[in-house]
Amino acid sequence: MRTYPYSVSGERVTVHVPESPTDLDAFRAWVTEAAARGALALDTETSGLDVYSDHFRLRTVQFGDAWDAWVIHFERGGIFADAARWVLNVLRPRVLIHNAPYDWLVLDQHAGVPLEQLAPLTRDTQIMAKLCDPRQPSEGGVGAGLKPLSAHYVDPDAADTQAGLHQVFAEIGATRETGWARIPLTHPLYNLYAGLDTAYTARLYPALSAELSRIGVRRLLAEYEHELARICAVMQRTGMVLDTEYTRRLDDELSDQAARYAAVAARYGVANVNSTAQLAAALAGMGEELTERTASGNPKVDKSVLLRLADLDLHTWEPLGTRTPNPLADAAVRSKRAGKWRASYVETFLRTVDSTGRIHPMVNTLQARTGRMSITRPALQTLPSRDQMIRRAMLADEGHVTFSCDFDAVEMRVLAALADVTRMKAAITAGNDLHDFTAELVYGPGFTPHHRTICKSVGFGKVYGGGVTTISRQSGAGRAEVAHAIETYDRVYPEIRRFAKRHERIARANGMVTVTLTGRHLPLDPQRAYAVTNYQVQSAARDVLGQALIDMDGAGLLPYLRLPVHDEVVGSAPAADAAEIVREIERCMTTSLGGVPITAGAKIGKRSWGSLYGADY
DNA sequence: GTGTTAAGCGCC
DNA sequence: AAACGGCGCTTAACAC
Repeated sequence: MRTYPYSVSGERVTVHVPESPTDLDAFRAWVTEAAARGALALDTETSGLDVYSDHFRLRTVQFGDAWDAWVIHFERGGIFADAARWVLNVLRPRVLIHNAPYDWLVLDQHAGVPLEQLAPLTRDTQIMAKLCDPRQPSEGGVGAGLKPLSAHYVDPDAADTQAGLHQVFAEIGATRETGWARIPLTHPLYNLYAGLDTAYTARLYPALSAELSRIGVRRLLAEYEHELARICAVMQRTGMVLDTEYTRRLDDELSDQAARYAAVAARYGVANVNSTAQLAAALAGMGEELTERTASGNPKVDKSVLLRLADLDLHTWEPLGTRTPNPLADAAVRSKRAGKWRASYVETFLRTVDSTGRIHPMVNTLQARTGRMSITRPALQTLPSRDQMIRRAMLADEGHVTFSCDFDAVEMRVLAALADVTRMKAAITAGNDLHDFTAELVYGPGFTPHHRTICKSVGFGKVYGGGVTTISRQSGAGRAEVAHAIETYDRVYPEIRRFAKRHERIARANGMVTVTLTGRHLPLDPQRAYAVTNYQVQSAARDVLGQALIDMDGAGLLPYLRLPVHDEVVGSAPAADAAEIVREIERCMTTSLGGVPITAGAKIGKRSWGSLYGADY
């Protein structure tokens, strides 16, 4: 047995590393006793983050409490792997995990410990921490990592085990990328740090529990978040089928396209279309006037500027016929788009696909400061939606079709409910088109489609906190017209402004924290207190989707779900049963909030996700 | 090589 | 009086 002593909060913590059958007996004896006393902290060390790749290895599984940590060398297999499995499959203690979905999936895939079995035993200290403060470090939050949280809640001198290991990686000639796989299993610091993480997690748990009670976050909210984490981890495990052949072809096509247009740009002296400085200089040399500036004062040459110079419509890219197209701007914007789509989407698909042809995107259930989820590796929430070509790469399972079910204008409905907007609620309940209804209130029965567009933009402006400038830019209407629309809008729906004012005042009295319907505590930036309406609405809409996901799981629909996308779910269903499954999903997404009906509508496509956006397969 | 910032662009 | 909310990812450019 190797043992490594360390000091946490002035107390001795011992990291034990069993090396023999006798050592493992001691480990089992300790686990049995410790599990009888309370929950055990659990952690894993792995070769990387690509849980579903063929070269992924589960290296160690660690168990600990506040004073002792045990590092089990799972990678050695045999009695070592058996010991770890015994704890989780036979003893089944309550466990504390920091960022549990990752360890659930690792143990599910590589240790034969089903996620469905481990999840109900788990308390996730990262979920608890994010409920205490959902902000990222860049926004003034503590940070969701074990190190910053330990330093904040447990011991100011908490070891930065990640940074410590990065240093070790450098010493053995490895990088941050390769170190996790290459570091020898017996490296003393590797074992010390691996063990310490469980000791910190074990100490974080009571501290976070106390903090949640102190600030008054409901227990129910934490339980709901753990359920959602499990549901989304199951979706991640299932993953989506990638049309690999199509994706490879697309990769080549986009690559050609990017190169072809880059060659055109090169003729105008732009060696690199992604260099804004080069583009700006060349365009200026052609006599174009670049009047817009970036935040740092440089000439702005983004997509909207380039499309205007190329005489193309901002959305459709159709020729406008308003000026002589600038050939450099045209080539640059086309080359950049092809390059961006290839690098951000197509290449990530090919890089992350597993050997069975599936993609397992990571779902971060509490990523945004409003509670919204994010999806990474790849970022499947952000695929181009105007063109089907990227989504065409993602398929439903063999014999299945892709479906999507999205809420109808959920943010406006949530706003109507939260702010109790009488006329808006009545219109929604009556089944009227909300923007038509608003346009009639604002402009009278003779309102035009243009008026409707303005009212729609003003509605978005209310949700996002936008002013005259942004609403005018977004709707294409003149400033005066927009200003008048906002004024009238506020008169016909006075409750929205009242809601904003009231919540701003309460937040100020409450340390700049606004509390949502579900009891989420959202810190506001003092200089952006107006964002309170958006936070309330966005967060409540997220929880409407979260509750729907829980209801879908309860109805046995989870096997058909693939992705949550803010106000929609995407899934895969056997072609013959799709209509029925989608009906059930619509039912789970149909609810009401504060007397406002929340409805959802589904679309059933062909096999590819792109078929819902016009693709023919 | 690794890390950071600015700029840009994709989505809801 | 005015205030565009929330993300992830890539490249360029630069610092160390």
